[in-house]
Amino acid sequence: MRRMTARPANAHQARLLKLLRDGGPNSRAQLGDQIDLSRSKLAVEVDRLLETDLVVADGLAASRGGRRSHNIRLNPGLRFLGVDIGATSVDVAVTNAELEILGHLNQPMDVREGPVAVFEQVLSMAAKLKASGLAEGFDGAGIGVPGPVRFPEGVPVAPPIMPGWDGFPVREALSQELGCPVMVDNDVNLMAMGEQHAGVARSVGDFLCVKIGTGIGCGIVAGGDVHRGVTGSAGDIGHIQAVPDGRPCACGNRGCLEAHFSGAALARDAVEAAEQGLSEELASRLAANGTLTAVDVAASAAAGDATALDLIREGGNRVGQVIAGLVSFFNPGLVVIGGGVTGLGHTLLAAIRTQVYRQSLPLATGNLPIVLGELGPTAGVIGAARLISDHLFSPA
Amino acid sequence: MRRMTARPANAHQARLLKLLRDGGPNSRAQLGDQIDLSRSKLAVEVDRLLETDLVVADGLAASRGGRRSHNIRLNPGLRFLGVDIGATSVDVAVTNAELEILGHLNQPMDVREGPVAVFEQVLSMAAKLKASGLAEGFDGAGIGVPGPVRFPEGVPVAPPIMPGWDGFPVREALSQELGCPVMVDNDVNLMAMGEQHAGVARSVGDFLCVKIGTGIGCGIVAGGDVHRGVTGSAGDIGHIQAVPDGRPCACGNRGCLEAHFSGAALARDAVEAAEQGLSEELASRLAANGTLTAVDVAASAAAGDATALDLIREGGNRVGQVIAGLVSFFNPGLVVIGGGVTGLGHTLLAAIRTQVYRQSLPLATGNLPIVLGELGPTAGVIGAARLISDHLFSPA
DNA sequence: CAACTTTCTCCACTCACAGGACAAAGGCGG
DNA sequence: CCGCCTTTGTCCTGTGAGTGGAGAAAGTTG
Repeated sequence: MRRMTARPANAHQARLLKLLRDGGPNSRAQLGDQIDLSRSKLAVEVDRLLETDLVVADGLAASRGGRRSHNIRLNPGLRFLGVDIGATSVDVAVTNAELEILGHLNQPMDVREGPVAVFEQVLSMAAKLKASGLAEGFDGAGIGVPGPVRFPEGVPVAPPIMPGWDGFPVREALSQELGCPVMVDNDVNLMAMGEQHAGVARSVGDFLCVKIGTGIGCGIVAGGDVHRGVTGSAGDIGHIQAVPDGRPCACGNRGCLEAHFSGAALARDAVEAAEQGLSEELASRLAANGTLTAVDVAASAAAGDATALDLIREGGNRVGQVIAGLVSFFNPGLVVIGGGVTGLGHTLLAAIRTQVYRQSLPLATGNLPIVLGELGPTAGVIGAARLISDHLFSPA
Repeated sequence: MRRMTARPANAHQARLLKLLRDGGPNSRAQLGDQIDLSRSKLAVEVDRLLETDLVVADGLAASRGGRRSHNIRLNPGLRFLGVDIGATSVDVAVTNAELEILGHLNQPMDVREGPVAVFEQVLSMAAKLKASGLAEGFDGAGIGVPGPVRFPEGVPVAPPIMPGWDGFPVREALSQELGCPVMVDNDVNLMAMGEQHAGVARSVGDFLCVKIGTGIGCGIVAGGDVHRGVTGSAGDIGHIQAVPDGRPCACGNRGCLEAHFSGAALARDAVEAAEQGLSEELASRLAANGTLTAVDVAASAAAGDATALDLIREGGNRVGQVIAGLVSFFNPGLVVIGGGVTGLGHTLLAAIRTQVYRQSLPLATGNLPIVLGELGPTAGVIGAARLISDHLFSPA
């Protein structure tokens, strides 16, 4: 199936496409207010965009006291695929060109089964979304993986929790299968881009986005752009030492943040606490399910269980200590907390805030909001769609 | 005295000025090789620059097998002033437009005496350099201060070690006195810019520059640009917690990196060790001078004193632990160690490397050089000159 | 001295863009 | 319903940026 493949011919057209994507203006006059071009030049570029299949004009807007304006909008038929591969589950969503989610699927999955099995699942989920009439094909796809990525090539490198993925040509393989351009990034970076595009980080140029799920990572946005580092491993804060001579970590060191607090560590600690008889609430849940997860801890805490609350607080303190260091170093304008453990809610947030506000210098924390992500499980797929749309809406 | 005040009229001219400044090309043909412009357009812009007082043509170069080229160069009469205010001393240097140091003065000083007294000293040093015939006046000045700066306005904010400087209009005051444009920045950022321009960090886009002097700070360069953070306090790593429940720090917390290792902390620990009879070498130096500094520790270590070596190693381990965390977070392509303690040399460097290479993940450290700064005490003033020249060589 | 290089200059042509005139299309008061 | 105002969009011309080629200037080499 033939999809649209046009790209903006110059920076003006790219700018216009992004203005249209990010809401707001939808007529030539309104576009003119937001871009530094004369009306005549603007008209030329809009006309050229209308000749492509990226932009369409449909009908007239209501009058605002004068001649009615033409509605200019991105082609409503454009479809982006956003894929967010986690350690234990995968999200796939279809968006339109404005990055609004038209359909969203989540399925459990084990990333350790390797790229071939995972892609089979992703493609079947994408096919299901297509079959439900949401898309006839995709104009682009963004995909996030839970590990470092060599960004220009779209290839995971040395991913600790993804055996079998090292060097796998994700971008090329998926591009072949889907028949459209694909961009690959770290899942945490995509979460940051999602919150930047449509969440709490709108209009913030420098912020950190800490994702606490099975592991811990941190998206870094500096001057509006994601900082990926020289080998794509920037933001990999899970193995910063949080406790000297602390718990052994899978990476071989001791006391890593991830070994002391993360979805996995929290579940482990909860089981220990239950087995030691510290909490009836946790013990009964353990007996019922045979295992415990972060969700159980959150539910127990919500039910007032002191042990669960302690676990969350202690974990929050650990993360907070590390974040305090990062805040001193990076001096962000906002810290977003997201990922699977956001269910732990304000108990966790309070512990983190306490540590950061106590340990970092007033100049860095004075005006620093620390908030939960707004988009929850959709942040990743929105960020993925944003990634590919940024790519396609840039001059070729 | 009237000085040159022309500025490039467009981005092409700015680009040409920076090419000329950073060495390499010195004829129209060579400039054409490095800039994406047609020969004719290039000639136009060069001619316009020659009409200003920024660029001059003097004589012909030797032939390379054809017509001889005209020598095009920045006006050799341009003079920049670079000022690096430390906690206990101040550096002032004069450079030409290529940022080569023509004259350099260093004097002891106490930043706590406040901006008025310090500026008096800086101005007299500048006058001394002028009097020695190095400059008739200055076309611009860059100045570094040991604390956070609100960069656009050139005003220090909430500087912990600089009482009396908070909100002092450094940029405006100095601009008045010198009669030329002035830019102000944190001293560590200038050191980073110095090493980037003329030191070990040439051609590295993402690196960290850790300055260990009286205090500890870190210059952050991301994508070739200095990252200053939203309030100008980025890189303020001296108050990251390095030791849980460690030594009390002037900031009110405990265990701050700066409280455990810095020029000041090292001197304090050396005195303690000497008084406890742990080292004859240090004790005799203490008896001789009545006090000890980092220089004494360095000399003792060089003489093979085990206690001095231990102090350096332990300090290096502390710094190394913190840097390891920053490396995981930021994933730089290079780490530069500079500042007053570089005299501690390879003992310090070895301790830092050990910690970083052990604690950070292989992907981040695999190809990561950790080196001493190349420029020593001139890094700051070169960075300062670079700062103002970047400013003046940009379109107004 | 002829042939070839390299450097620089000049000129004609194209295209980007601004800005004003003007047309189109509506609202509103009389 | 009519004139007058506002808003939106189109057309046209002038200006300046920029390219590319022709060729002049100034060398080297055989």
